[in-house]
Formats: sequence, C-alpha cells, structure tokens
Amino acid sequence: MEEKQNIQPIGRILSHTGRSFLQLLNEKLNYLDIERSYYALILIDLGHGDLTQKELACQLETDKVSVVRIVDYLAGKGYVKRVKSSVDGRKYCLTITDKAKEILPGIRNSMKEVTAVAYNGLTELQQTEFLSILGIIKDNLSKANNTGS
Amino acid sequence: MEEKQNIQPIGRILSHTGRSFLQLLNEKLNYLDIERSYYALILIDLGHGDLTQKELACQLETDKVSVVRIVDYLAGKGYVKRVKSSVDGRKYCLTITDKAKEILPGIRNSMKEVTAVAYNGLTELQQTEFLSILGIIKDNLSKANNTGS
DNA sequence: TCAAATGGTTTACATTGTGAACTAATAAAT
DNA sequence: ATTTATTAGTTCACAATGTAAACCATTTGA
Repeated sequence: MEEKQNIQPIGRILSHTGRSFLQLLNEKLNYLDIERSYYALILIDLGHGDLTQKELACQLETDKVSVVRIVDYLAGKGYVKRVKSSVDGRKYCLTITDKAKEILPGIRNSMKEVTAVAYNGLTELQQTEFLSILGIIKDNLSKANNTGS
Repeated sequence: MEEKQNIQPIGRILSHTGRSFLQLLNEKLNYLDIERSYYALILIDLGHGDLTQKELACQLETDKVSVVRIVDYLAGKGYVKRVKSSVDGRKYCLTITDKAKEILPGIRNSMKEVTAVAYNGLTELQQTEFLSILGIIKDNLSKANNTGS
C-alpha cells in the first residue's frame, strides 16, 4: 500500500504562526484602547515626525489604502496626527501624540515578551539562525513574486 | 542622540512570508479553476473518503465555519463530494472526485516547486533546522494562546 | 425518555487585501 | 507659461477570512 507523504506546506505554517504571535500580542495589550496597528505606531514614532504615509506603506510592506485605514484608526483614537508638509502640499507627515508616548513603552515591552515566549527553549544561536533563514526565504519569495512573468 | 533599536516583530514577518508563499503557489496554479483550498483538497485526498469536516477543521487548524465554506467551494467546483456517513447521520465523509484526481499531481508538484523557490540557497541542514525551530515557535505560541489566563 | 453533546449549517459582523476611480499638488515637457 | 504626467492621499467597492452566536438534526447517556 503506497502511502503518500504529506507535504506540509510551509506557507500555511508561517501564516498561522505569525497570526498566533499577533494574537498573543493583542492579549497582552488588551488594556489599551487600540487592538491593532501597534507596529505602525512604533514606526511613526521612529520617524520623528518626518514619516509620510507613502513611506509608512513601504516600511509596513502594504499598500496605501491600508495605510489610510491604519492612520485613520490611530488618529481617531488620538495617537497620531497628520501634519501637512510645508515642503510638499501632497504629503502628510505623521506625528505621535503625547497620549501615544505614554503607551509606546508598554507596546515595546509586550513585543519583547511575546518574542521571548516564541523563542522559549531556543538558544541565542538558534534564534539568530532562524531569523537569518527566515529573511532569506522571505527574499526568495518576494523576488519570485515580483518576477512573476 | 539616543537611537531606539527597531524591534522587527517576528509575527509580521512570518505572516507576510506565509502570504508570499501562498501567492506564488496561486500564480503557479492559475491554470486551474480554483484559486485556493489546495491543501484542503490534498488532505481530503489523504483521508481516502473517511475524513469528516470536523477532522478537516482540526487538520487545517481552523474552525468549522471556514471548513463549510471551503467544502462548499470545492464541491461547487466539482472536486469534492459530501457523503452522508452510514454510521453517524450527523457526519459527512468527504471524498475526492475524478476531476480532482486529475489536478492533484499538479498541485503537489507546484507546492514542491514553490517550496524549492523558498529554500533557494539553503542547505538541507538549514532547511530541516528551520522547520524544526519553526515548529517549536509555533508550539510555544499556541500553548501560550490557549493558556491565556 | 429526556437532556446534553456533537456535526454541520446559516447568519452576521469586522478585518484585510486588492483594484479602480478620484482630488489636489507637484514635476516635467513642450 | 501652459499643458501634461506623476505623485500622495482619499474614497468606493468587492472578495476572502476570522470569529461568534443561533440553529437543526442526530446521537449519546443519564
């Protein structure tokens, strides 16, 4: 009886694991009045008031429509402000509010915690090796997706 | 000038890479008249006509509502049939149609190809090491999610 | 025999990805 | 200088997906 070997598609595992990560992060941060776009907030903070939505889209590897939604969401909750650029009237520079400054340490901290949970039982070497390979796989796939001729 | 280190949240990378994988698979298989649920089809095939929707949900690590949608989709395209179990009238045993048998080799083949693309430049050892660590991380996170006290 | 549990379906809602059409502002071309 | 093309951002629309609740039919078990 020939038994077919089950090819576990790595795409599913990656997506599923990533979602688990974000879910756990969400649980840790459920004391906040936002329940997503944490990383966007961090990137805006790192932009020091000079980050445009276009650049944010690039850093988040997403499209501009999603960024509009994210910024609308964060701005609606009072964590981000759109400031019209004085240099280029089309651009908005994203800035963090004081309210956001208060919660950012907690967000960074929870991210570290969840990362620690994920890496539980792994050596430093394994962690860096894993990240390195993951980066290679990511590049391989995104290259293949763009060269989709 | 204190420069904050950017914590790349691994959850995002995992999700994004997983999505890239599935997108590429989709491109390879765009000659088919289905554009998702390939892995479900493989699992149903491996079930040899004995797989219920409940079990499929378990194997796909998803909920029963999603499985209803998946089976509706595959059945609507003529790849899967629901056969009422003679033993338990509540259950449906999922079976593959002849049409599905024709396309399964192509699906398995494309999965192998995309996996090869993803692993490009990595040694066998790196690949197995990666999968092993990914499994550990996945377990760590799902354990933490269930024990969400 | 009646209550509880199970497999599956349906409905509903929010999030997310994607594409197209659009406005306003800037850059480029003649 | 005036027209044309790009660019940044917004809006609309649609499909896929996750999640939760209510529901039916069947089976289990007290």
